[in-house]
Amino acid sequence: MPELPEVETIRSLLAGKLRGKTIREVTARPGDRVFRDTVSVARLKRALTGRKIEGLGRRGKYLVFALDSGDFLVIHLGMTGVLYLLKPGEPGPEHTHLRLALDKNDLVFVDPRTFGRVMLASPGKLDEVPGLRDLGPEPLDDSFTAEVLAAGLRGRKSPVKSLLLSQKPVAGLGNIYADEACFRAGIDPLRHGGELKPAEVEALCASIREVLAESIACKGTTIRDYRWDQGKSGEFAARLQVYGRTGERCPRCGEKIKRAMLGGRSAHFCRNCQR
DNA sequence: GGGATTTCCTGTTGGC
DNA sequence: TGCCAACAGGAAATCC
Repeated sequence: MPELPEVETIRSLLAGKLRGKTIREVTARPGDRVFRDTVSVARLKRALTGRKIEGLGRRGKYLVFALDSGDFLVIHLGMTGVLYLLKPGEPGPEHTHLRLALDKNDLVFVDPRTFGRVMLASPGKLDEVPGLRDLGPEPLDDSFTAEVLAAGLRGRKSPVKSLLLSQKPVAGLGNIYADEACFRAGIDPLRHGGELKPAEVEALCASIREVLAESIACKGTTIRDYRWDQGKSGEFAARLQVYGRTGERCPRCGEKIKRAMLGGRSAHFCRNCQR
């Protein structure tokens, strides 16, 4: 499931291959769920056909394609979305929702569960795209500090992990890295966000940055669906300390890892190390 | 407005 | 072996 490290891995892999390429043809099915009501296929084709890709950026878990028209193509991979390049004419796999024929190959967006989405933003209006609008700070930017995180948690009664998943105090964390960051910071994910002490917020801020940077260096985490270059797996799965390790021993104290349900999601943590 | 819950979706897994 | 229910989860919608 692509979170910030997986999206960043895909971005850095594709950026060099896409920069300067022209979109010759757009193939998509009108009414496809990945477009929701945000953009019609007709408008997407008008906006993309003949345009040059000037760069591929990322905001949180969103991939942002900058076009020479000033427009932006925005893709969220959801849970099972993948982007990759095919040879021209090579058939796309099942669940291909968007295909961009470029100069020498085709970029395809494949997503079986259709939790992903494809959007379009006009010049200067990237911040108005649903999802990007209320997105918190980038965790790996210098501007993301303990003070900034504290401001996002202040007064909040939701569990700290739920707040992290909301993308508002900070962008880019999903279930895996929210669990891992809480573990590294020694914070019980069920505690109210607003009750964390300054030293705890500082530890959480540092843990978020650390776990994301480490995972990017490992090309992300592959549990099941996520793959990066030509089907390669992300190597961070071997370094997970609590996520998906219910009943196993805590690597720090030996206590059994617990699992709790939090708003319909599973949270993994050590009762002894996380308070 | 905040917080909790539900919904969307399909491939995989576990139980019977 | 085969069927079916449960489960996985990001983000938006809905309810209280």
